[in-house]
Amino acid sequence: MGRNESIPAPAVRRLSLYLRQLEAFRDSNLHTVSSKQLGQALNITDAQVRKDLAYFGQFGQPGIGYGVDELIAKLRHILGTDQTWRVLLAGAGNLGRALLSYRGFQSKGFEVVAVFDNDPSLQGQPIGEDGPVVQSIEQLVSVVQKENIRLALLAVPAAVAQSVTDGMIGAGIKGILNFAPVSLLVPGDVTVANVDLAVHLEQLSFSIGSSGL
Amino acid sequence: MGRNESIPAPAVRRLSLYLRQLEAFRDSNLHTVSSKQLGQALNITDAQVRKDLAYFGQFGQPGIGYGVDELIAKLRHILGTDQTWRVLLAGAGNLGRALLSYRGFQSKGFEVVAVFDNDPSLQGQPIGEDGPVVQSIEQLVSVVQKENIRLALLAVPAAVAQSVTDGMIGAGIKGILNFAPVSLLVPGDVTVANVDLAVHLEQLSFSIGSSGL
DNA sequence: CTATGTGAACAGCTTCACAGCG
DNA sequence: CGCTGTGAAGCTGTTCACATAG
Repeated sequence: MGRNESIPAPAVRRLSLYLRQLEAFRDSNLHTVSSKQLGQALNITDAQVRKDLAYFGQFGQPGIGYGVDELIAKLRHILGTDQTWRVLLAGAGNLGRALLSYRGFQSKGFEVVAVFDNDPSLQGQPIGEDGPVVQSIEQLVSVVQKENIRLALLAVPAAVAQSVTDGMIGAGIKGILNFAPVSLLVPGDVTVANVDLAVHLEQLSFSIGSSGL
Repeated sequence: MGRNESIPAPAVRRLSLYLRQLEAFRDSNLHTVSSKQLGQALNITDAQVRKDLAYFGQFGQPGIGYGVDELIAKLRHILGTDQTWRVLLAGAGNLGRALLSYRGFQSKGFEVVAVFDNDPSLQGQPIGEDGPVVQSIEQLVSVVQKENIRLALLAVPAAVAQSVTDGMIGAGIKGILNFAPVSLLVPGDVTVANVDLAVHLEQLSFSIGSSGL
């Protein structure tokens, strides 16, 4: 348990956005950036940017701004993505396969090293070109422990999401990116991030519905 | 522009969760539910549940609770999903095709009625069994206006996301579910919801990294 | 003169606690 | 009694404004 009791969750969320924008700036050969520039690109006030960064240290130079490369390295370290995370995927349906073929993971420091699915017709075969071989969910516990995996992508049907979750947590998983449309109940030392298309669409429906016609 | 200046965005987000949980309760033949029951299933305090619902009206009966079917209907109406939204999909790559095959949209009141992609080898062909035929992005403006579409799924590469967005907004799109890893800049009357896997994974990495080892 | 870092003021969201209804 | 609806209190996050450094 951490010494970061007091850091707002929204600030951590924005750190990811800063990192991404800084990488874009770097690719445009920009070497120094101010909180104002960074904020403008992301629709965030400059004060917010400075306060967010200040939670983690003093990275800037008054009168100058922030060194792009330096700040990228600091943010990666803070977020823990200066190492590569070994990740498992539970569920090899349409969504699971789309996730596997998503190139973005690799470059951001996440590697899918194991895939599980209860469908016997998928087991034993690799996904895509040379992806991991699909294993049965019974093997999950031993693989997680042997490979020391702590992060999971959950792309199984809603009906089995909680039970698969329970199994993964028993095996030692500490973070779950949940694509199933259910609210998972987990112990306090496990973190869940939800990607819920229906929820997002309903937000959009609400905000359009009550502004326009 | 609306009379809902004062409704917290987090409350609207939770409305979607309440709706989903209520549908699960209904499927278990439960007809009445208290704020406490609803909250427990979602890890939300009972006071929060009551306050959220109270922003929109008085739906409960003291001493009894809330009628499940009734509340479902009310929430659907509030969220605007008691009608079906006609949605377009921009980008027919891996992710776009996975989105199209996702069954969840239909039942929640969203129907993908048009698909656009700049890759000529995809154009003119239907996606999947009898999905919509892929059209070129040049046709987007006329289709949006003819079909009166106001919601879009954006699943194009990051490099073209902003320019495709600008085109969609010019055509009249008011809500965008953005899967590209960039922060879209849009006018005030357009709403964007971001689904960003890297951001979510970095959150998980951060929270695991700073608690466990 | 420019831009950071930060206490202090402010705003927004959540929790508390209770009056009132069934 | 049980449970809702809601002012008031409490807390968390954001914005302001300025002292300070380059």
